[in-house]
Amino acid sequence: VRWHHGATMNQALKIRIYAGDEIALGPGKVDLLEAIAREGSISAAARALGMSYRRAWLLVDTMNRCFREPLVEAGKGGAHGGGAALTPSGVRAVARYRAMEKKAAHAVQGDLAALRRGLR
Amino acid sequence: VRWHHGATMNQALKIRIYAGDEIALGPGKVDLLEAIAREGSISAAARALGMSYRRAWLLVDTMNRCFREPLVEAGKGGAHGGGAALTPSGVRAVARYRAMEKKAAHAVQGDLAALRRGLR
DNA sequence: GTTCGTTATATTCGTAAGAATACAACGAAC
DNA sequence: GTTCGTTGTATTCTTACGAATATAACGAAC
Repeated sequence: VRWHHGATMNQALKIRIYAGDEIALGPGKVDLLEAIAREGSISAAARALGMSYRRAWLLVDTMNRCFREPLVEAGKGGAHGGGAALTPSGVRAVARYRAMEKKAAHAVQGDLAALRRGLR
Repeated sequence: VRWHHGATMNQALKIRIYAGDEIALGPGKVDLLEAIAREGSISAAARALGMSYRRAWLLVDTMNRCFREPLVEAGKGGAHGGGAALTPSGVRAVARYRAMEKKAAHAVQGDLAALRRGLR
């Protein structure tokens, strides 16, 4: 795996929401959602995360197909391109996901530290 | 990814312990540890999990190198081959890991259900 | 001392994931 | 109406991962 930069890696706890055999939501997708909200477009988000536009678009596509209501709304054309933004569902999904991460990390911290203490 | 059988898949929560850039412990490795304890050898465990011996051996090697005390002790030769078993450290590691999974799953169940409710 | 299943290791092959690239269509700004 | 940065899509190329295969050394059982 090519680690472009310090994206979501080495995270002890990874949460994934499966829809059949596809991953509807995961660490990379949530990072991407936040980047889209911050940058205002899929391509700018992809650049910011050091990933190819194609990959970013594929991730967005998967999310939008897996959820009943799309998480990202994208428009063609526009001032400097159409851009994209999170829908209310998208905002809620990100918030819930980050909350889960916090709770899980807290629930696990004791054992995790104990296990890590055994590392060389 | 080739899903031989129903190993640890579709688990919403995956916990990994990193040692540098290597994964010292993760869902697959813990499954393997349990299989070794149950089956009495690396190769029997590999067969039981539907994975190649090479892969199983590599996983064991990584674990043993990452931890201060090895998790698996293997002997050459023997009645029908030397076989392998978990060390006390190995047994403890499995127990801690499974405990973490339980606690994390519990901490997260509410938000997880809410997120899943949004799936198509 | 022969057999058997194991550990340990190297080599080859297939495949899937992603990067890179290219390109048409779109639409606001100017 | 030209320009610009998008969205959306297809195509090619690389590369890393694991499966499959082969083989030597080992040691208990018989």
